[in-house]
Amino acid sequence: MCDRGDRNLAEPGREAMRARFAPSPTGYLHVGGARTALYNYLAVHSAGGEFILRSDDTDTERSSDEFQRDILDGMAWLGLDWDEGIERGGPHAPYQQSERLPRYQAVAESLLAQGKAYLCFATAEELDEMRRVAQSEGRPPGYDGRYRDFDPDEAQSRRAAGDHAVIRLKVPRPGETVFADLVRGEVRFDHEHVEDFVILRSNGTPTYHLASSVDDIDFEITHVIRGEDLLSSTPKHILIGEALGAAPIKYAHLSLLMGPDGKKLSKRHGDTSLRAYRDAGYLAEAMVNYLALLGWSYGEDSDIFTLEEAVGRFSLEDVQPNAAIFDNDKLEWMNGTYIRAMSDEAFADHVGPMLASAFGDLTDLQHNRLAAILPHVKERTKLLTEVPGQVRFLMSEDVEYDQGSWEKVMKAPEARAAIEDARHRLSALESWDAATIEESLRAMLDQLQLNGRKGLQPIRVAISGSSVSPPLFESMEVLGKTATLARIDISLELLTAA
RNA sequence: GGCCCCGUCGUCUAGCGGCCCAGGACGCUGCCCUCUCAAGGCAGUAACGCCGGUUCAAAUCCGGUCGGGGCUACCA
Repeated sequence: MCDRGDRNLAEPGREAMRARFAPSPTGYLHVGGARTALYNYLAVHSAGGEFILRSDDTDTERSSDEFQRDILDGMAWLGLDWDEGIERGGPHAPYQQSERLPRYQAVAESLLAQGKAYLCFATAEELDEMRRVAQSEGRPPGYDGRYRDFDPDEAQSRRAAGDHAVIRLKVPRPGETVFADLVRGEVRFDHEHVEDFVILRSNGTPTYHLASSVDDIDFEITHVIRGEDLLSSTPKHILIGEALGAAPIKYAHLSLLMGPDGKKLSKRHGDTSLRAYRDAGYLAEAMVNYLALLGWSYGEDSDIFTLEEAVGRFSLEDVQPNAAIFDNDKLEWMNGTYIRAMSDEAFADHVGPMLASAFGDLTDLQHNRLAAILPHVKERTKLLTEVPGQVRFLMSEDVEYDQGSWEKVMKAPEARAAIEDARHRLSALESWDAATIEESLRAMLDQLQLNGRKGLQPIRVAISGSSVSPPLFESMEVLGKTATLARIDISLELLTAA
């Protein structure tokens, strides 16, 4: 790929990369934002440099502390720590745009004074009319520049007199903005399609374009890595930078994440907040791993890797420009892979909170049973949230028989005989461990000429309440002899009653 | 409508003019293993959107076309 811009990111003598993730706290951190943050992190760490976290909260109406908290928590959960920024400070503090308003105003006024921007008094009605007419005439829509050549002194006095005015950037015309996107190659925009856009609102607050561009310059950002939805706005940002005489910034626009239907991932595809995945029982490591694969490939040797390993191979130029569909099946498979790779202790730690919320404070008995069964449950878990259901039969002295399982298994002709025979043998057992239990039940199968499926499933349902459970012999061992026999008796009574 | 981006199996991707009648992973199907469910093993299914051009040779380069997506605010 020779047309994808400058790839000498780590060239000696070049300054270190400085990239930023600048979410606006107007919503929970969603998986798409998390991926953008991840790619910024990977790019910075693979090239050497600083990762900055900034809050683009100029929209005071929609921004909230709760959302900002959620974003920070999400970043921490994923392990994407930043070198400078919110809650961390740094040489360019504050990193919160709402605290930098005077700076943006000063920049806008200075651009105005230099004649690189101008005051515009057009009303909302005028603007609507402009768009309408332009549309109908098939011309590029947008502001027509009617105040561009208005006399500056007259404009100033008009504003001083109390007329509401916005400040618009004087986009060079004719003109064209061309830049080498790091993942897409050369992109060009004729200024015919870039209107003289607003940089400062009539209420004195900056627009996103101004605030973001000024911060990127002030914070000495070298690489802007963001979603493709901002690709069309890039000429505006470059133009602001040029008007300010700033060093050019490199851009990398990541494709957007799509839902299973091929449409942009959004609430219509369910809860796409990172928090929702965390709550659903996904591991941060699996999430990071999966997200990294959406638009990038680790190599043909493996799909499973750590954040650190990804850093070792990542390069922006290898990022795919095409959109990726978020595939829950693969994420789930990956999560299961990570869970199985965990130590038993780590697994117990991870499911601790959800077991506590499902069963309350644990008794010693419950605790011991969990410690014994969890390693077996771990092997068959894809989502941490499945665990309480898997161990429920060991957490209470009462069994709940699953209707479907009962119908399917206990109605079989050999069920009763198997359970009765098993009861005799088990009650005679002197030691109670999985191996002994298995030996005893195998003898039962032998005796009754039954295969494992037919002869053991009834026992499973009898003691766990379901046709699906952790391994039978181990489950029985953990349950204990007394409780096991009690459950067998209950199932026998139910069989008789029916 | 205008502008911009994108287009390899169902999905994520490898592929940078011959190594490709296209490789890996998830999914799916079948078989094996098996006390259920998982896991594991083996086998299989399945793609270069289309049309032209350049070239001895194209998934790879160019053009067009079709399809998808984004933007088009005094939101970000």
